[in-house]
Amino acid sequence: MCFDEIFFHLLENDDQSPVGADSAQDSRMPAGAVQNPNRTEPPQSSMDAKKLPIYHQKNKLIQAVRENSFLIVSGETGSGKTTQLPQYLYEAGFCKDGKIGITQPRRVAAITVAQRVAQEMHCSLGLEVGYQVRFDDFTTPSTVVKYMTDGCLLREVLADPALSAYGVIILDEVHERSLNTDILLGLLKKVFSNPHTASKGRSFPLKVVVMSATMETDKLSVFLNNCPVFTIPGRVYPVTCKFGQAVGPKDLESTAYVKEVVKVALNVHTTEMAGDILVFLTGQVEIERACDLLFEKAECIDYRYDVYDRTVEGLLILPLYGSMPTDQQKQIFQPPPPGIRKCVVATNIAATSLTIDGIKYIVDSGFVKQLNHNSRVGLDVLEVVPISKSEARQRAGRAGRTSAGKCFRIYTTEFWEKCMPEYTVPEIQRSSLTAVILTLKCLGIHDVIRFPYLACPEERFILEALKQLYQFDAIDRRGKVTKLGELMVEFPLHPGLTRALLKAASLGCQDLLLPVAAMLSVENIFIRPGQPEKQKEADQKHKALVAKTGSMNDFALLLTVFQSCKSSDRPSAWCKDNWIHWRALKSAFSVETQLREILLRLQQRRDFPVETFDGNKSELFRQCLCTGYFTNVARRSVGKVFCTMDGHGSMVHIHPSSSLFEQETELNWVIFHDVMVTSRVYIRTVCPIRYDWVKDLLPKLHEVDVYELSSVAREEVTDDEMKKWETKEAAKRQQGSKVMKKLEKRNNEATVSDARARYLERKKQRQQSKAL
DNA sequence: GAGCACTGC
Repeated sequence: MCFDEIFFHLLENDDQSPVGADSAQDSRMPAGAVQNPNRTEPPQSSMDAKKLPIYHQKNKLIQAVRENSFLIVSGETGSGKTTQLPQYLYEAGFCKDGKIGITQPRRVAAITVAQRVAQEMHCSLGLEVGYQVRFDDFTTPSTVVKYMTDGCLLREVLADPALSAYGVIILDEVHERSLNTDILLGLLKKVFSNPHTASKGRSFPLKVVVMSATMETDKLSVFLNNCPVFTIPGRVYPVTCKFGQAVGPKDLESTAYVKEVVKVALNVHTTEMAGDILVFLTGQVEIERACDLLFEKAECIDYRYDVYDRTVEGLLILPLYGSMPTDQQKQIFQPPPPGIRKCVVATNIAATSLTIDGIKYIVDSGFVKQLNHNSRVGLDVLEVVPISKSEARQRAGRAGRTSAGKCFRIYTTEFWEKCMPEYTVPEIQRSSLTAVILTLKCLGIHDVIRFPYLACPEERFILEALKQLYQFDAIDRRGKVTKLGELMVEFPLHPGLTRALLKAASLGCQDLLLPVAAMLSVENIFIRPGQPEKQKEADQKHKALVAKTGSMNDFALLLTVFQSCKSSDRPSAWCKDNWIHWRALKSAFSVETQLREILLRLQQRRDFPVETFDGNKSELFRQCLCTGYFTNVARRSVGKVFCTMDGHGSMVHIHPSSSLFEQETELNWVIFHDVMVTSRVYIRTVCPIRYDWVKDLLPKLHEVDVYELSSVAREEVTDDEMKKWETKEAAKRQQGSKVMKKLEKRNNEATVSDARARYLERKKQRQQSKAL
């Protein structure tokens, strides 16, 4: 390895890898993030910095920032843009008037890059160079170069729309198209590319630099009023890609690719030179199955005859996914013993969030699990979909970070052409926009439909968000933010949950809701292992917790878990004993503290609502939940089948993990936190309610016509028009309850006929199997 | 009678 290569090797983790976070950082690491314990980053000398591709462009780059209020910098990973550009601007005196703020989509990146730059600038972290991420603010008044997550900057915009503390804003990794980065981009364009609004609240102009790797920079430039594009050459090793024969367009619906992936990985192992393998699959279950298969097959290899490279004497198979225990994840980074080839079978987590050294071969399944919002049924659905071509290129690129590599795609070129889109659909076009729209409204952006989105979400997504905000009393019928809405926007939670929390706070019972809100905004806390025996044990422990709760209510169960663990002497041991994710619960504790602080701050405001309530505690708790979840009400139709009352009338089942699953009582009305679509449509985290509690709220679900909302959303409405609209609305509200009754009836009929159809189907099947 | 990719405030 020549000097240049060694040097290059050191540089290669400038962008995303969680390198350099020392172990003291551990407690602050996000759930699911892993550090690489084997890589310590030496401080980079100024000589090294001069070797970066970006160095040769230094003066031109500074000049370009000086001359333009908007600038696009395009450069591949390894060009040094993330670490160097802020330093250049600092040296050139750009922080004279304000800070340089650099956003990242991921917290690990924000933290590690800040550490790295502090080293390079020879200052302690938090002085000139600092970072801010949720739960972790490493800045001081003397911080002038500030790395942060995009979400953090969005929060800052809410407090100070003119961003008066900043001289330069750099949006990094724009090509990843994270929801927050897209919104920030639109905001910066709207406010700072218009001379009338750009200077409002500021004494000097703001510089905006947008950094992107592979995105179509032409499109980006047009979006930013034809601003100039500055291109920096990158340095990556070549990766040769081979297509397979296994997955073609007709395999879109099936999931038979696990076997093929295993076959290809084994083939690489036996026919290719030494070097580690990284396999991309979609989820935990698949990964475990693939690992089992691989292990089974690898045991049969005779290393005297079967392997092409005689230095290879074994295969080490390692699974990798986000919810895996952290110590197990750390194994991934250990170099394999001499003569052993490492094969990591991972989810998409290995595509951007962490980097594994020594990967020379990629096996790409061509699929990814993606959360998509379906506005037709108003649900978020987690589904397996083909990756985009750009994503496939990124996966391949993981083999070319330290030397030339090879990528084996199990799908055909036909699949590539016909099934894989050029780019991944941006997050903003496949997310529920309720929280985002509220943020925009609070920033005074009334016309949320004609907001300059880099990629426009479908109009019905926006309308659906407006409708929900109206239902939660966050906006009024004119689309203006209410006092309640202004309170709601402060919380980093789903608006429905915030609504329930604020109701509880106004009744003085926030202690019941705060832990629940926290628990619902972290990953699933109940562990259910794969082995049947352990599964039984876990189920029993969880049932004991239900018994301790004293009522069949999944929300209350969350409260029990939270409180029991918190009051335990040894919380982590308590979790282990009760099959609860300690890591997830720990982050729930942090979230609860943060929510409590926000609430306290707001309660000091004079306009914080105060109400009274007489009734018992369990009812109080559930009624608070109803104010936030009346959009998620379901009524029992037949047996264990419920139907939603949101107008879609979807048939749903209580998920077997719910404490209500085995319940055979008379409960007929429930609210639920979320929906999961697998073999059936399941509702999870369920709570029984009384119809009385939602009776007055339900008509609201049918009162608003989204298309009329759209006209209100578009423009300021005159008083005259508003009056007309309000008269119409009043009539509709009356109709609301009629619609409800009709819906109930229709749902009921649908359910019965549906159930009957399935009964007949089963009967037919039974007869057929008998005949056989 | 069962399975949640990954981020983020």
